[in-house]
Amino acid sequence: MREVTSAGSHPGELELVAALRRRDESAFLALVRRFHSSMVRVARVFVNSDAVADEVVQEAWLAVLEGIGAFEGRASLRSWMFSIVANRARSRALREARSEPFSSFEDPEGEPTVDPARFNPPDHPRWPGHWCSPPERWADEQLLLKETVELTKRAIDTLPSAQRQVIVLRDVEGCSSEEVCEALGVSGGNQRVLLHRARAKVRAMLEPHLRRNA
DNA sequence: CGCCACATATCTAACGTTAG
DNA sequence: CTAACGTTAGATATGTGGCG
Repeated sequence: MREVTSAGSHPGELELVAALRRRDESAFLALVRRFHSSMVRVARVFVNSDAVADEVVQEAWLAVLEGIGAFEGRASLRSWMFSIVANRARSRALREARSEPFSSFEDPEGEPTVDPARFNPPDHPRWPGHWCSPPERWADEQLLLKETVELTKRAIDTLPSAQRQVIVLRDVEGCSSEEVCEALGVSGGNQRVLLHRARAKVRAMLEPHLRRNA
């Protein structure tokens, strides 16, 4: 952990924290609306079902309300909230692993909560894997994109968990490296290595598909 | 069971590139 | 130039399967 010079730099963050501290319901609801789905995806990195991820995030929101008084602003509010989610999801995952060791290694329906075509491709210049506006393209190109993204998702699922966590947080959630280090408790260097390995493996797994459709 | 060889994962320490 | 980032190489740790 290091000094965060830009703590509270997001415009209005101090006001937001103050509002949360005086239990301003509308401020809290706005916060939930803005971050809930993102936090579920972060939680989903650790636990193996959407339902559990949802529970974890519900708990995390309560923890945010309880802990907001103790929030020191060392990191951004977003980072702080994400680390709460990550910590809770991690301990929940450990608990789940103890009680049902082999449970949902694969999820039967496998239907993503969000259409994967809504993400940018991994080589997007600014926000690889992040949200994109629905592209208006020809149908076959759209289909190819959809297949590619689906393949990417499956490739990510096969990665070792540390690599999977890093690549999801960085490339899907668009978290900064600092946020990822904090959430996962890894060093910056290691985080970069994990990210690089994860990307390399995904690339390798995708290569035949991309070559076929080149 | 212990021991060994092998594969894979993880980590640190470099180096190269690039934006500010 | 410097700081941040991606990449690579090499060392170490951990997991796995065969063998006596």
